[in-house]
Amino acid sequence: MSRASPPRRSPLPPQDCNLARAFALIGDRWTLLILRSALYGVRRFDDFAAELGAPRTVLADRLKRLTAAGLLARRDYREPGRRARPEYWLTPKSAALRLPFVALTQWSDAWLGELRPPPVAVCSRANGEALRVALVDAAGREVEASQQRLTLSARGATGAEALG
Amino acid sequence: MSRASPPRRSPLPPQDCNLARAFALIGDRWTLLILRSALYGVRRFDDFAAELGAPRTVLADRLKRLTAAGLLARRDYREPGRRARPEYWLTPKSAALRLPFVALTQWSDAWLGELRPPPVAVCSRANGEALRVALVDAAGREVEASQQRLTLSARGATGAEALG
DNA sequence: ATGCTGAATCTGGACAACAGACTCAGCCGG
DNA sequence: CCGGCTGAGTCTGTTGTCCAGATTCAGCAT
Repeated sequence: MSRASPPRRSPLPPQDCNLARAFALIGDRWTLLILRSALYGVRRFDDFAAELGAPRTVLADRLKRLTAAGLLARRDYREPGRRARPEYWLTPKSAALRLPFVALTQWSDAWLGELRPPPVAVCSRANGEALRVALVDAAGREVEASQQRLTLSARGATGAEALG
Repeated sequence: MSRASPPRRSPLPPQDCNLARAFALIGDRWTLLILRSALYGVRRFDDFAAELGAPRTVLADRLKRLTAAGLLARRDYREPGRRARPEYWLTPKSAALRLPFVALTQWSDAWLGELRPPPVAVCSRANGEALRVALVDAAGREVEASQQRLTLSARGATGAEALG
């Protein structure tokens, strides 16, 4: 119990970590880019291919995986006078990735954007002001970083000052 | 101006997208896992290796890249009676990744966690309640999804109902 | 000297990415 | 009925990256 040196391991090993599981599922360059485009409304094989420049083999593979994982739903469409072809739609599961993606977008605008104004922003419909990602309590009020604390639920540990 | 078929491309092509740039920088399985561990306080080569099981070649390469990109800072430490060795510390740039990572953690707890309670949570220091990631206005009040809108700054376009 | 330890690099084989051409299904016009 | 068109893939050979295990290397210790 002596607070000797700081912990040299994560409080939560990667095997038990849902975040690490998420990385295994979507933490791949093309998969991330596909999801980005899908969240922006792209749905067709050739549109993904044209927009991303991904090799068609890789694209086919990733769409298959994402569909199997429940992150994309295959659904036929039909242009008039054409045969039916598949589209890949967002599912509730992948639609819920919007918030993490917006958070990372704001990070990249701030740290990779070379001080240019962000090309896209999420704004309030009411008054048009730009919104930002933050941690809020149950009532929807922002809680500042200094008032946050990391808590482990199982295995008794508590209050590591980690993830920050 | 006819609202014919929905747009078949992203409003922001990947080449101009900071998010896509972020994927190129950190959108790799090991890089993401390294950053996860780093945010949890891991700092040494062998600790990363032991925790992640990553091949040492890959680990050396990723630490080099992350250092070059300003996401990790190399700094020597010295255990008593040992020679100096490098540690890899978070920088302000990578510390700012905390929020996107928390957002993705909450997504993965919700959608990959098989209904078990989340193993870690960010809580309020004041009353211990769990916090969640949300979009807030300048005053720190949550703005609900229905009141959000996506805005493109350049090239005149506006209000695509995208990223959701 | 010799060993130890943490931080890497080296090596050969397995695996995945890539570009480009090809296949395939179905709807069309003649 | 035939050949062409289109979108969505698959096939192919090459090139690159990953990986595990062994090896190197620096400096402190006995």
